[in-house]
Amino acid sequence: MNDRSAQTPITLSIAAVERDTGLSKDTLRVWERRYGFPAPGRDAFGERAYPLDQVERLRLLRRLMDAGHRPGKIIGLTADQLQLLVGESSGPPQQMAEAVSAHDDLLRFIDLIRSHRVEDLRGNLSQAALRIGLERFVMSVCAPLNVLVGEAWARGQIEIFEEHLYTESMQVVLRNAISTIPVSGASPRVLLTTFPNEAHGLGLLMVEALMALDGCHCTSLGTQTPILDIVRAAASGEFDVVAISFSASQNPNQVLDGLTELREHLPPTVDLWAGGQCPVLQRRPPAGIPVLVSLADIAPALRRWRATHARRPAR
Amino acid sequence: MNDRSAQTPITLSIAAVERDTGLSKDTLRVWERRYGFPAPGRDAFGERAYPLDQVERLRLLRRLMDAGHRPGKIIGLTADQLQLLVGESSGPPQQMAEAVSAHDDLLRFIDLIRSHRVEDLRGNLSQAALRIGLERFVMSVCAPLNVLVGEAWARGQIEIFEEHLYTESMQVVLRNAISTIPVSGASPRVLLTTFPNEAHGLGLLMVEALMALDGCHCTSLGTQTPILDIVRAAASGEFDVVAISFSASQNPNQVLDGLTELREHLPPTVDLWAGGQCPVLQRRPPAGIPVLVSLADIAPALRRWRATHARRPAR
DNA sequence: GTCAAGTTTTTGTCCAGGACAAAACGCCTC
DNA sequence: GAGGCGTTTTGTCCTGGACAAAAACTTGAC
Repeated sequence: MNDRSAQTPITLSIAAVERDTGLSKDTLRVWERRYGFPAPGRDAFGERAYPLDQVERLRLLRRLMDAGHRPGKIIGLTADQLQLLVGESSGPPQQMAEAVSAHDDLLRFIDLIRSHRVEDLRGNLSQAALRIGLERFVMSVCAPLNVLVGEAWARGQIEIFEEHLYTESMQVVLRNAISTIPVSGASPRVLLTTFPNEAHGLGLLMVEALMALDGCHCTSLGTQTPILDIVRAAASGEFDVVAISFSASQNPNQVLDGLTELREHLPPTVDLWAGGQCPVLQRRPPAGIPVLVSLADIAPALRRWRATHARRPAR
Repeated sequence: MNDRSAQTPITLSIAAVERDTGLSKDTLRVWERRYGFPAPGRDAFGERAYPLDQVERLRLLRRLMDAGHRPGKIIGLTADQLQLLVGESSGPPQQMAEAVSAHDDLLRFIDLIRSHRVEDLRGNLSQAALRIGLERFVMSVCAPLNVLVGEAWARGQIEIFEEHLYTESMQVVLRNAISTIPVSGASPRVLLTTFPNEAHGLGLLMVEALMALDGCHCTSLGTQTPILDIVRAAASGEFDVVAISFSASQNPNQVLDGLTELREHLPPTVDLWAGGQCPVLQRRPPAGIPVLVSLADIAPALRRWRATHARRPAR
């Protein structure tokens, strides 16, 4: 668009499209072969050159697939039909109920995001957390707000970078709040992290907040820890539970393979918990690995763990 | 695969190896063809199955390549020879000089990391930042400590998950410190983020700290923002400079292609600055994009920007 | 109608092996 | 040393085939 001397139709290489859509090169090529979309041109070297509008469409398709749609069904639809689907495929009903009840308050935050008033956003979020308490804040502000923001993006009401602004702000607020929780030596001692492909750190922080409030000794490795490194961390013997967080955009196979691999390599005395909105965890939960579908599952899981391990306390 | 009763030599699929080493499937296959290493076995379906020790070796090779070695030269070496190389290939000399001068203080932190005393580590780091001031803390504690920790890992003195522990702690400390800097409406207004493959958020925070201290209006999108989204953020007209941070482990081609792509799509009035330890940025710096090799380059770059834009202030 | 079991379609990932541009290296001359 | 030029190294892309696992659909028993 800003081509000063024209001649640049602005296309992306297959590597760039993989980077921006999260669809693997293999998938991009096989879709082209099977469905006829995407239909990239070729550059001077015979390599695929994807126009921007196709990349945009691929991102939308990706988002719909995360919401449960299948590529073969939606890849041929018109842009209008896709937009319709976006409206239907909302988050899980129980979360939406919560969201709707507090809808008005939450919309205030959405407005702040859209007007890029980051400082005000942070201030108001922090204030809300102080007013209603961290636990309620996480459950009935943070979680439904995440859903709302995601939907607002899919509807074209906010830009993705505004979603980043929101995520970043919320992370700052949560980190600050967590650091005020007194550190307890209580059990279980929980190791928190995500798999290497998972960049979404917000879920992790929400879990850390709830667990720390419930008296756990939480240690976070941040996002994207290679599985072998999680194993090594657990091998130090300093943890009772390894908790991994997954977002909806995670590749189902990699989630299951990774969890199986991790379970195999972990010491049997260490629990492995999986959590998050990732659909595959609910559809076919892996054997031997408790799945915490919702934030509300955390407290019961902790109670259960403590009941089981009561007779032989950690220290 | 998950038969618990032995029979499991413990191997990883090619996708898992890509995940844990950062080497692409294409690269793994072509190395096997050319150099005979890695030499994975095959599973029941004829697919590659990598033994753990080969994966471990691949990770070390990867680290050495980040330090400037070439695969063909090191792939045939013995484990001992590789360890020798690790000792030699230290960080850039100027940073090492700093590190050595304050070596004794820094070693205290290393000890804390190795003994997993995360709370103490955070406390001591925060204290140090308060005592010597945030700017000096970033320049002469944080930066050299990063180097030391990286080397300690390469020498086998600390585990990678301990490096994660350190990174996470330092990020918490920096975030806290940054949030105490009063927000200024001054210019330039800087947008900070990293490219999608870059998970390393610590460099970003260090830059944010220094820039905020220097009176910039900083907005961070966090790590891993797709390039098209960076473009959209910049298109809002609210930023004068887009600053992207790169770690040494970034793929050189993707760095340069991404920067070129971003520069093409950004409005000409918006500056694009690249920074970080990424070797390719120093070896062949991209045209038209200032490269801030070291943290010390930030202040001069800001001075230069302000001199150029003095006549027409932002507001 | 509901559930279980079996069949078909869909879908993502893997494979082989060829090709090639760009980077890095090494050699030569000044 | 600095710079120009051929050679080697190296990562990425390509095609097109194959196949297992998941999902959707069908059938039949109760």
